[in-house]
Amino acid sequence: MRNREATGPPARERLLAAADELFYREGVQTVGIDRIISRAGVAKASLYSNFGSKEELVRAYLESRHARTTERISRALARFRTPRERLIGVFDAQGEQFTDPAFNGCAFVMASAEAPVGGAVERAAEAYRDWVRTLFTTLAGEAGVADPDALARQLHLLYDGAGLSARMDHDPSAATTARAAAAALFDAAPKVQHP
Amino acid sequence: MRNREATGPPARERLLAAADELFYREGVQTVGIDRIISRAGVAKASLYSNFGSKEELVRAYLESRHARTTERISRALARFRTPRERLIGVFDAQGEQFTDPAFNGCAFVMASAEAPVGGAVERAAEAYRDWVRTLFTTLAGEAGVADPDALARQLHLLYDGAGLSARMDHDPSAATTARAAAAALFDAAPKVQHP
DNA sequence: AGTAGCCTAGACAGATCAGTCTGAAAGGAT
DNA sequence: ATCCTTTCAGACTGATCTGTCTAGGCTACT
Repeated sequence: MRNREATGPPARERLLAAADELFYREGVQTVGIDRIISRAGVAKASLYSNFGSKEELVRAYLESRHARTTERISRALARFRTPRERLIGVFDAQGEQFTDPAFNGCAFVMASAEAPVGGAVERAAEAYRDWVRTLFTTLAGEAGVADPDALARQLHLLYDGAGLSARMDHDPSAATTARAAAAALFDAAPKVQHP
Repeated sequence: MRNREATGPPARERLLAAADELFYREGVQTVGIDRIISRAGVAKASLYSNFGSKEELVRAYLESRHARTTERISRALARFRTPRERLIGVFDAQGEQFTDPAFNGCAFVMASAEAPVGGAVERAAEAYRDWVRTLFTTLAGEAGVADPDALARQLHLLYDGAGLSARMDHDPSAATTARAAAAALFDAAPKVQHP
């Protein structure tokens, strides 16, 4: 085995880190293989022995984004006590992302806009969107909403719109706007009769 | 002057039509010059004598999208009588777009995701977003909302989210979801005291 | 008839892209 | 000491991209 303490993380991890930074900042189509390997400090052959193709590297990049985002939101929601706070707290967790100077919109939206239809990017975006939708639906149900799916769809629109506005308008306060709208929608939504 | 009845529209218009179709369906970065001129049936020199560069063609494409969208929405809103119907009717007009089989998301969002920052695409997107925001603000004010800007920001999130969801989830009903949420937000918003 | 203004077809240049391949260096295992 | 795996650096291929240029054709007006 190679001495990893002297040379740092193995090539695969350095490639993923470089891809995460460059793909997210400049786009998966714009950034070429040469930029990635130069940033990662590895040889081109290492990229292709580890990932096989650029599309597979993009897929791995989106998968790591998915895992990190779901973990971050889940951890942030654990702070809240009531179901209502957790439901609305999704937008607080989102807002913390917007203040990151590296924020550049939803990675799945951005990648999807560049990728061809029916590819790995589209499947990764679907998986992420399913997770968000299910999260809102579950939280709405736990908060006693009579039609959790209908409210979840509305909140998902706010979630998407906030991510888009934060990027395109350079306005991190989109999260607080979405949060206020989400609170109003939740409070106006019919609840199940309490036993 | 050239005989336009025999040869059809001049090269500039045919180029814009081809750009509108191909850029919107496949992306401004993916579609190359050769695809455009082949689709338009013109020579490459005609493209560069009319537009000067690809970026300028992209700019003209987005400008025509902007003009058509604003005109379509304005025309659709003229059908409604009350200010409340006009405010919520924006999402009806949006929903009619979603049922178009050629619909592929907001052209400005898609182009912005592919274009470099600080370019003509970003400026075109800003102009369009300003128009949408101003439209919502004006309609909210006419409908007696006490804080028209705050409600307009919320409705803009729904508008963006609906366009995104309609594309990424292949779900045209995002417009009706947004419409219902918009109605709930409007009805819950404080109004100015009526004279 | 002649001229001016668009137009077409396509070669060409220069850059960049994804992906393959060669050859060498370095450390662990046998 | 020798093999084996991983890695490195970079040349190379073939395709594609934007943009320029040449050469000639068609139409309208004078």
